[in-house]
Amino acid sequence: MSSLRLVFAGSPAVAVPSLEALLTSRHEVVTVVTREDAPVGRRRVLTPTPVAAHAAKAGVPVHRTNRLGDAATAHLTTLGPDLGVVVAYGGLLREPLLSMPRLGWINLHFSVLPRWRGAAPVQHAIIAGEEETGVSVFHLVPELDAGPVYASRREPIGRCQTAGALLERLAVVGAGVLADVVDELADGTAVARPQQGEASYAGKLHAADGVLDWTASAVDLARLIRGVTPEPGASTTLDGARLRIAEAAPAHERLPLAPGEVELIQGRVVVGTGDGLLELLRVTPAGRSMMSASDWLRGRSRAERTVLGG
RNA sequence: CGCGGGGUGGAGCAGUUCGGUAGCUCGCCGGGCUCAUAACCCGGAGGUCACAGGUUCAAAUCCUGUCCCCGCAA
Repeated sequence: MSSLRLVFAGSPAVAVPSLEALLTSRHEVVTVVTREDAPVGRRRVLTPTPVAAHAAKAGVPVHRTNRLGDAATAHLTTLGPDLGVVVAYGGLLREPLLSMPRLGWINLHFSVLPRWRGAAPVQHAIIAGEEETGVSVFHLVPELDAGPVYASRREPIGRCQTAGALLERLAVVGAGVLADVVDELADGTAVARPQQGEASYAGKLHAADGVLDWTASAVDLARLIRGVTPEPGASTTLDGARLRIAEAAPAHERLPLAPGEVELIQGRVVVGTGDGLLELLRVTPAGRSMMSASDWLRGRSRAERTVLGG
């Protein structure tokens, strides 16, 4: 039952449950590394990362940097950590920092490796239509998300679950798995196995990835919308303005609608696609708050038929 | 002070340019029609027009300030 001195590196909200799990463990988090305060929102208020805020509240020293280079390495070395833990820090770790702690670094990744290595594993798993994904805790090596795995856990993907909701769940599940691995490393019982199977990659998603192509199938569109929600968000255009689609689902009805053409049937708002109909549930018109699709359509002039995209 | 849109009965909107009795599509309540209906017909309740001040005989509308919401960007 030995206790380890830990360095924790992380930035966004998904890393907070992991930090919290380590703070309440038998180990000591000697410092938290996070990205520098950044201007956020419309008013560009300089804001600490969620991890920084949580660490400060817990009274743990915080080291803010956007580059884990020589300066950061020198600082961390003086702390003499046994193990480094990374959860969504937002930057790459390189040598010599990688092998500075006695036990090296471990990382919590939100997929079952080697599936979906990279920045947006949860989003890509949903977009690909997979029915389950999970979390992995692995030993960091120079190659991206390629190190041997200590532990992983599978988690089903709900039929209507968005990337945001799934990530929130995986953050909690992963924190537990992560804490267990840290205990095992402390006890010397941890075993890491090389990744097996074909690797796939999940690159960071941009706003353009969420622009809907109404000639795609309704099933694929629904998956894409879930996968890019809430970030970067799904959108289409209408009368030159952007319309964000927050929630939608394939509809079973058959109706000869052109791709992007909107129709109201029995109180439900449906759009034609390349294959099947997509029912819109919640939308956010530019300049307006999120609203139900039927509210949105009700407020529109009924003179012209509504066609999305193009 | 990054750019832009918005705040009007319970919901979504029009009306603001050019001040002059509160409008539309729904919802809600009551009644009617129908084998039946998220269909149709009749009636009804419900609004400090975000807030504060100013101009005016008169302000949702014009002027000034404040608060809040959202899209883009970061």
